[in-house]
Amino acid sequence: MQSVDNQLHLRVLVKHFSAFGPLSEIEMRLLRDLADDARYHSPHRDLYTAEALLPPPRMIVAGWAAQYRILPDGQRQIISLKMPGDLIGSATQLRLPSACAMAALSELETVDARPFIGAAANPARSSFAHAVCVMAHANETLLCDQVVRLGRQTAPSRFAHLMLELYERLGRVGLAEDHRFAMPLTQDALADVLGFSVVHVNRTVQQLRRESLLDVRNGIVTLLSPERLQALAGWTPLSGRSVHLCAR
Amino acid sequence: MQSVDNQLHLRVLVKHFSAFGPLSEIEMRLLRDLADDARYHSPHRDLYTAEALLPPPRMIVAGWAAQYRILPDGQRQIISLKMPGDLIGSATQLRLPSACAMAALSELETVDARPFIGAAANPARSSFAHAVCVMAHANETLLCDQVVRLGRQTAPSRFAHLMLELYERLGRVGLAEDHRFAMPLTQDALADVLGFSVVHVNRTVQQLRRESLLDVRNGIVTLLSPERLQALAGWTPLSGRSVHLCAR
DNA sequence: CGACGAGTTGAACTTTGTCAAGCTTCGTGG
DNA sequence: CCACGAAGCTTGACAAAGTTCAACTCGTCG
Repeated sequence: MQSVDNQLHLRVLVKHFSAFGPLSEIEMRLLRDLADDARYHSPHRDLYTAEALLPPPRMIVAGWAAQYRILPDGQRQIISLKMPGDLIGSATQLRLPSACAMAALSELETVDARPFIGAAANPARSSFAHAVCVMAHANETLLCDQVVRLGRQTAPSRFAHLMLELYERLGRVGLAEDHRFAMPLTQDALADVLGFSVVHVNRTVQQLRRESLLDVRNGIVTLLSPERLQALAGWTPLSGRSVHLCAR
Repeated sequence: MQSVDNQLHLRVLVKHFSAFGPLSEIEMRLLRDLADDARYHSPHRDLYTAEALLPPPRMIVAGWAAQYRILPDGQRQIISLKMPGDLIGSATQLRLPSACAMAALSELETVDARPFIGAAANPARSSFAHAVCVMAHANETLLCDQVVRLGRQTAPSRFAHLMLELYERLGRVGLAEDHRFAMPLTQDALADVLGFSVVHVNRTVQQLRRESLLDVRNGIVTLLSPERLQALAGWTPLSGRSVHLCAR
């Protein structure tokens, strides 16, 4: 069973990285090695807290996590969702304070990403170096999107926008197709991502369902009318703001 | 007159960077050279747009700018405010797509930051290398704060939180003290930062004034009761989440 | 069976946005 | 020197969006 999982993990990693350029034999081997020592985290468990320093980098190979903050009154705001292919923890050599906590939202598996970050410093591993820069930039872009959603979009647009983002991100690692994907989030977690109350998340889902825009059921999201969703959300695909193939 | 300004600019730069470690003679000279070719941007003018690639890095030496996005319906959301000491544009060698536009909010002066970014790559310029990492990280932390404000804070807390952030950031470059600072923003711009309507910004300011928490008048913000403001905002000073002095 | 977590619903309430008008300040041109 | 207009700030009345509270459903797992 362990070995079956490894195959899955490796496929995610390879799919993710080959988007940045062809992988050399050495790079492939490095990915294979990474996939071999996955660590398991159970749902609701913190990978690190907001008080500590950022831990060394790890990469998610299965499951979802959330970067979040707890306010003094106990409310939670999820800053960003992390999924397979995403890096968590410190991406530099410096040990900086973390400012946010990171929790597993589902069953989660991660691998040590230090070898990968290290290899990226080596000019011969150009795909990796490129990937690290692009991933950091994509990360920042996603944060901007989150700010725009929270600051200026109404409930239905906001929800639609997030679903389109998730579909695109998951698609890039082969975890979404045919306008469907698995989303292991409770409405409670969605509320904390979107800045809503749980009740309002529920009502928003109902509304979108009623209008045949999308369906969320048993942890499966189906985009029923991608075009109308995109119009509603004011969506620009990340590929439009092309993250890949940047001349240096 | 130009030379007087240069002195001012230089003071900002030096104050900013000496927080990261002692500056060598060479580093001082580099800063002095930077301060010498400031470029001027008039208010409301875009430094770059959301469609283009990120331009090479520049550093603000006077005035404020905003990283923002325009939605299809014409609304604007300001993602982050930039002020003296802040870098804008691409911080890496890669030319990545920008995803957001950048506009001057006031009279603005910037200097070419490429020499600085270049020097940071040189291990002998350790203060600079350190500064680049720390600044990137501070930037990300500020984005998280913005997400939390927009997602989970009510109008008065949100406003208070932003004012405390601005006070702290400006203080670090010597542009705020005695709980006062100059804020060259219209209520319109504030609305776009905070995700409010202009009217609501106005009402919120009134309310905070009425409760003797803070005063905004003629572009000067006065924190009348920092303690109560901090309680209201659920504020944790950045220095608490210490950005400085990180062991590697 | 019972308990628990997650989803759903209605009703009352609060917060925030919209619209429309009036105000102040300041610079410009007659 | 004054009239004018533009930009920014302020206010009230109303409408819309979102929250809270409390109850109820449903399926799962012990």
